[in-house]
Amino acid sequence: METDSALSMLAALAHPVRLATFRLLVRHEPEGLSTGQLVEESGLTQSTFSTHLAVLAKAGLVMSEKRGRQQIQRISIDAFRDLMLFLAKDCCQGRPDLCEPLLAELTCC
Amino acid sequence: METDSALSMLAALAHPVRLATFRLLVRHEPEGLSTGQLVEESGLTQSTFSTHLAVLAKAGLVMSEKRGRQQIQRISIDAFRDLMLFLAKDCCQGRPDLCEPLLAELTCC
DNA sequence: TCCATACATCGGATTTAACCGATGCAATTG
DNA sequence: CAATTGCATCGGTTAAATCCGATGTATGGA
Repeated sequence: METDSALSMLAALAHPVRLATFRLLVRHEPEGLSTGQLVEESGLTQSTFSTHLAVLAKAGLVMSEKRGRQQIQRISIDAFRDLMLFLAKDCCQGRPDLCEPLLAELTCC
Repeated sequence: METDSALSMLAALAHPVRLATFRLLVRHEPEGLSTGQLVEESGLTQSTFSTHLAVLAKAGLVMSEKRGRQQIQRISIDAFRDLMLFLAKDCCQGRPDLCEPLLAELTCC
């Protein structure tokens, strides 16, 4: 994974509404949620939320599919996994010894 | 870990210079690097870089210690691990099945 | 065909981030 | 004690993000 891609994912998640949206979508795999349902949860205007969703989509963290006149949103677990791997490699390749305690806690969760 | 803390870490890493700085510091554990050395690597002004460093420090990702008149910067591996756990829990607690392939790739790296 | 629904996009106002030069301050050096 | 070094902070400019109301564009239903 390229650095630019990781940067846009990090920026996408670095906003309270977008992070909450992402976490909500994780809990709604694999059915997804419509944009309208997400707007309600967000408490923001429809237009404002739509731009937030576009940020997540552009970063590749969320993908959408049209169903009727609704737009169903789902997370891209592959993109998220790539981001996690990118971050983990900062430890593993830089300092393998630093990575072990991290993995130890991850595997038990 | 609280959401606010994760958000500030994500925002701190969502900048090319700060992400590069973080990754560089990982590779220089546990000795660390002085602010001056990091400024050189960054290619930015000393004052501009200093504010970037402050963002990383405020997020808890970097800690510093005074040595003579230099300020030695080191990553906080604990903070980084907490961030990784926070992100992983989005998958694990939301969808344990989504977490397994992620962990599988992480452990082999 | 006409209207309502679901969502995206445009235009514009406000806030925040990024960047720099200049200055301030503490610690080492001469 | 004076000069220098290493870094933080201030003031100000420019660019980008955030937010909203209004408008555009499909799709489904009456």
